[in-house]
Amino acid sequence: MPEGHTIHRAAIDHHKVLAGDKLIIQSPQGRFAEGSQHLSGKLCTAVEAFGKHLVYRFEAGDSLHIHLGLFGKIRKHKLPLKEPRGAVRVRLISGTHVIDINGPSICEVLNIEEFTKLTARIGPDVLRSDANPDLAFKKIAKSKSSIGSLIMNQSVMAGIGNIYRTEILWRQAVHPETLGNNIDRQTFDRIWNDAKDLLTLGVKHNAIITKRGAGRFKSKCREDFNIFAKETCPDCKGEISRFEINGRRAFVCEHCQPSPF
DNA sequence: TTGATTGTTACCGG
DNA sequence: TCCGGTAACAATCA
Repeated sequence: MPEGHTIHRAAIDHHKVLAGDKLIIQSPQGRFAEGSQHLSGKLCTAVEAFGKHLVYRFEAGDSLHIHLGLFGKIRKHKLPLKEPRGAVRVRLISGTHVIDINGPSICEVLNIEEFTKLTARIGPDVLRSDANPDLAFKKIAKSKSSIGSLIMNQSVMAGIGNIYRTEILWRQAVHPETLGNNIDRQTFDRIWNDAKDLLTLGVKHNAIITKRGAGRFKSKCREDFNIFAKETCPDCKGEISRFEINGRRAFVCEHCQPSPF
């Protein structure tokens, strides 16, 4: 089941039930969880996301830092406790709820200095109200690498993954191999705003929804894409080209997203 | 058993 | 410094 980064964001809402409570922390298969025991029983003061990084903040400045990577999953249920499913690395238990975190690529305790360092290396997050898109545009405008590479570079702007990259650039008729220094402010703004809209929708439905008009229909929010992993373009019916950007698969409609070269 | 995957980082070379 | 390529790691499913 495709989940991607969106679940991190959905997780923020789900996890709000934990903030303001003292959490019991267990690690059923805890090879990642060294140190998390020392947070057990402490007050969780806030749950926040920075791009795809999820942070539970605790009293006294420490926090639990989670990144789900490609394979991680989060499940929430109400008490009573159920058997862990699969590779549950960390289990967070509040007075009312249980959250299981399966297979994260990062699961570590950060002190306040490390937390500051983490947030400093993450670019502006399209879903955060405190994000400053100017910072992203400045980096893009002086970069010689491609826009396809740049918008998925989490230190340039945070939140976009491989599916959203393909889909947003198609929606905005931008060829992924266009160089950053050839992207004007207006084009950047369209990309930023589309990312914001799509990720907001994704969080709402806990699914990656990128087709125009989708998501307005409450019941029908199965994931479906325009050109990602597709053979033909839904607009011009032309063939979709496949290639790679930074080792990740990429898709483009050469007709609707004219080549910059 | 093998391969593929919605992510990231470290390291190396140009 | 910047940028691309490669390997490594994570878990699950077909």
